[in-house]
Amino acid sequence: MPTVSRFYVTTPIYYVNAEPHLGHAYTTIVGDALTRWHRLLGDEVMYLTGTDEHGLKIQQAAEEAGTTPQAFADEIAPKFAAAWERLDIAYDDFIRTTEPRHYKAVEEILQRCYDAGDIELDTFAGKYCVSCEEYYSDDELITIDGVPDCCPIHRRPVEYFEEENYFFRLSRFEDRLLDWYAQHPTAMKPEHRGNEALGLIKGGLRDFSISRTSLKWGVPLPWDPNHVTYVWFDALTNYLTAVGFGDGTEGYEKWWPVDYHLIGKDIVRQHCVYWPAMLMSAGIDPPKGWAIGGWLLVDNEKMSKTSGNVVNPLDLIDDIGLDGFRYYVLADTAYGNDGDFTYDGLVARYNADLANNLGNLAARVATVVGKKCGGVGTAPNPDSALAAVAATAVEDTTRWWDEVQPSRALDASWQLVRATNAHLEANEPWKADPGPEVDAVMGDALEALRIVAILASPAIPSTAQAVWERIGQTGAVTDQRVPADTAWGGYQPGADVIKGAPLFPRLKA
RNA sequence: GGCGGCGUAGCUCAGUUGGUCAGAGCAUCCGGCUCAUAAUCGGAAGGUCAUCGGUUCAAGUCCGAUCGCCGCUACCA
Repeated sequence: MPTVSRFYVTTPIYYVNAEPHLGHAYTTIVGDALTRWHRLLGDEVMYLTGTDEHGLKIQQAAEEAGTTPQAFADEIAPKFAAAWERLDIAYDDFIRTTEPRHYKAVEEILQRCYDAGDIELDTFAGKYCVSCEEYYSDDELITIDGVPDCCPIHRRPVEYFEEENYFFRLSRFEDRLLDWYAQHPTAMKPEHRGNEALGLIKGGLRDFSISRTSLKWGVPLPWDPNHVTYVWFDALTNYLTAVGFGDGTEGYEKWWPVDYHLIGKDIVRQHCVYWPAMLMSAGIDPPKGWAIGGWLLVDNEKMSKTSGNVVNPLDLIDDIGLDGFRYYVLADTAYGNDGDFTYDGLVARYNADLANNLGNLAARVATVVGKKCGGVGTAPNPDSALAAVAATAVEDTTRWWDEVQPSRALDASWQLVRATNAHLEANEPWKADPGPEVDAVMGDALEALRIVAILASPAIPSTAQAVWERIGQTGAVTDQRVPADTAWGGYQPGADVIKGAPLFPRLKA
């Protein structure tokens, strides 16, 4: 048993051809909450996000903008970092694929795979649109006025090209991948997403090309600088770069293998098939896990520029508050399935769980403590009926975070909120005269709020801290540990309990 | 076409290896309470568990068919 357990989580790195939107925010918030939870568990945490800045599209976008690819990327990348600051994302590193450290790591893994004999020169043949500077597969091409094989964008015939490319021999890894997954059946979560990935492998694997001579904006192959690698060996490798791979030491082994790659369902093939095969070739352990999410739809449609429904998460914060937004995204979507983002849903969830249940509970407790306990926090009853509810809440919350199911984890935590409201109704302390019985009931409520503050802090960090302070606890809620500090009876009485303004003002529908 | 998945109360969904599994939250209705952000608490109503047919002493839970919906089908980050 290691004395310190480590927990390393990544988001995909986001392509800088677009500004941050709700989809990026969704994955990043899930990762943030998950890693905050593990910090509560006492784990040493590494949470990585960043930007993917190479490739043809960036090269082209820069040309259109009359600038260099680097300058173009330099413009966009900070917008992601700034968005994550606004969303209170506690990332530990922000990697950009244009950084020198990343070039070293990409060169290192390429060289290892090349030395292993899994990268070979071959001929790539395909139909190529000169205007797009891209290859198309047959089913992407369209027929126009009887002329077959036309580019769907430029509506003109494509040309047949052959190009010398280096290929990664993915086809050699089918059995090894299946064996590995057979030995690690819970690596991909949720399970049904994992099954889909296994289906991809069983369907047969083809080699894929990893370099282009036409492309300039990327990392040159160490043994053949006329070729530039793209996408796979570039983007995926960031997960190694950030923990020190390629820096000449073996320091990356402190963090590797990564605990979870958080990914969207659209990039399962790359992350769950290509990536572990590349790592195997390079003599590196595959990831311990993948947490595969669905898409966050907007009004039940996929967000896209053309449908004009792109949601900027930062716009919502002004309306609903940072924690309200974070909570909605986490609580209202089953991770792994598509979620549906609607303003009505946001308001409904916010009012029900945050304003009515938690926020109102904090307010009523503060008021009664003010009237019946002199405004000073009292000790809970060690044998309170709420103690068992709290223990169950802690246990279930822990289990669901372990399954990377934030919505269920929060629901489990909220069981304690609901039970505490009911506990007050059952005892009606506002009707009783001040005394030991009222003190105990209010102590129970304060203690429940204390535990809830800890359990909810991964989702609503700033409000959790506010609750913590209002009920008279000192220090930071983030310094608490689960389960030691979520055991019943940890509330420190004797401090002033403050009502304050509503934590979550109720919203009009 | 191929492979895979889904279809459980108005809504969002839970339901391990078949035997209190017919549930939760929200919404609705009724009642209580008034400490609280017109919040809260209790109760009720509501589902032939897509359809049909099998296996079984027993099936949302297994098998087959049908209808409907969806994902993947590969060098795009």
